[in-house]
Amino acid sequence: MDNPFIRKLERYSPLAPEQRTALEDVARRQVRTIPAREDVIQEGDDPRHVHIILEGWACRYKQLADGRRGIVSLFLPGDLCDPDIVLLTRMDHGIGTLTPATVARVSPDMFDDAVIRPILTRCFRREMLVSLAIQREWCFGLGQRSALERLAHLLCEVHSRLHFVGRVEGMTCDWPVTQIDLADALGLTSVHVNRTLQDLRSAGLITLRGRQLTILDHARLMQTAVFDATYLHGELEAGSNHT
Amino acid sequence: MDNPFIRKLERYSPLAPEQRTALEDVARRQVRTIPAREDVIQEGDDPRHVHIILEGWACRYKQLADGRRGIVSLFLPGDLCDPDIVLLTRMDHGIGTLTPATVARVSPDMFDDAVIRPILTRCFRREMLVSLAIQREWCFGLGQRSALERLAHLLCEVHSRLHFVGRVEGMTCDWPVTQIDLADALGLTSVHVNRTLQDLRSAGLITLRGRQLTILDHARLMQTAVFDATYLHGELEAGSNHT
DNA sequence: CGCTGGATTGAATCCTTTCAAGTATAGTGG
DNA sequence: CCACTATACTTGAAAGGATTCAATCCAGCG
Repeated sequence: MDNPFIRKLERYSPLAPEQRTALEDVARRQVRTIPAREDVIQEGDDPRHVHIILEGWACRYKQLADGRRGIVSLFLPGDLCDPDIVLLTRMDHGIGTLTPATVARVSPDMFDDAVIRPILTRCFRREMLVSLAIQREWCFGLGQRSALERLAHLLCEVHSRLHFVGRVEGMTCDWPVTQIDLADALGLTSVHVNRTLQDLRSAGLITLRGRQLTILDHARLMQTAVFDATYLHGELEAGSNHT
Repeated sequence: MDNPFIRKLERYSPLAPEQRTALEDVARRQVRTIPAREDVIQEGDDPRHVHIILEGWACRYKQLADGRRGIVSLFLPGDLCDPDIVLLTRMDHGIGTLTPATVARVSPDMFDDAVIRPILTRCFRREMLVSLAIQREWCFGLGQRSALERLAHLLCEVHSRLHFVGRVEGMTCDWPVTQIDLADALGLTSVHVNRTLQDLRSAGLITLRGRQLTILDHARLMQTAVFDATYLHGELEAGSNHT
């Protein structure tokens, strides 16, 4: 079975079979299948587990009493939900699925056990740094980018991240997110997301139908997004065994 | 000398004299004084050090080729600039001072040495979690909050954070940030920041003159900001020796 | 086949920006 | 001590991007 989580970590550093097995063990425990639009962890919970998304999309969100919701991060297959969050006594945000998802729930002890191997420690820290960088980039974009740039930027980002875990065919990938969710992630209304999406389509940059996204003109899409992939730190390490 | 960095860590867990000394040693090395509006680390640099802000304010920012700048985090006295950043080979953002600042530059090895003590490890991880939570809150606010809420929210946040390190007198604290910087942090123009600031003033919520902020009506300011301090995880731990 | 949630479209409104100019404040040098 | 400069702050008017409100369309589903 192709495990996007391991695949992603291997990008950072080649893993010995022993290490890969350890990770597979971790990711095989307590695998749950969760329907779409359901919470993995709720705001206010006392977090007790580390979660790994094996399949499907999820998000981290915050909500105000008046109903406003903001999606502050997106979790794609292979993503890790806050290894360190268990130190807090009260979740300041929720984690919910956007699509049906299969999620591994790992106890902190077991997770720490796996991570203690020096090479894995390094992989995990890098993985965490990348997710931090993504968070900063979102912050920047929400403050400085126009709606069009923001949308195009997210498309570029997700495409890249899916590429890292082998979930891209040619220039096509899944896009299961509704325009409403997209709006909450981009700080826009769904109406405006819709219109902006159409701008991208009519400019011949993308195709988006039936939950599938195709990037027709990657160069121009990156250009309109002012997308610079540096922050994803996707360049493979020297000495990696990948091509 | 009052060290805001140690003071903050002590909030998480009482420290033995031995540990405090270790921290003081770390924070005494390579202390530099940096003028206002100067880079501590530049975008594109290969990061070689961990920085601790001992005095003054700084920020993490990103910039686009066309000149747009976004401030994605604020560093106050006692704040740590990315303990883990040294793992990356290329900064995807810059760190610059907003005021004259004194900064301790710590080598990763020395830092790891200090952190290895179990209690300190815990403090540092909590500290990191809090800074993550702040980043998420910024993300949320930029997407969902109005200009007025955003501004009020930042005032509340900074006031709280300064309070944690003993830099608040009554309801008054330093506010050395120009409206231009504020605009870059809030995703607004300085013109609009100015007007929004005046709204807060004329509503009798704050006073802001001569680089000093006074909160006149904390309850109402938090209310207009829809501020919920949970995310700062400021509640002291059970068993703490503080009052 | 009617229902439901998502996608789409139109028109009016509004918050924020843009452009432009004027005022204040602080530091410098003569 | 006062021009002189630079930077920050303030104010006004107009333009614009995004929202709001409202309807319609569409596809999947029981």
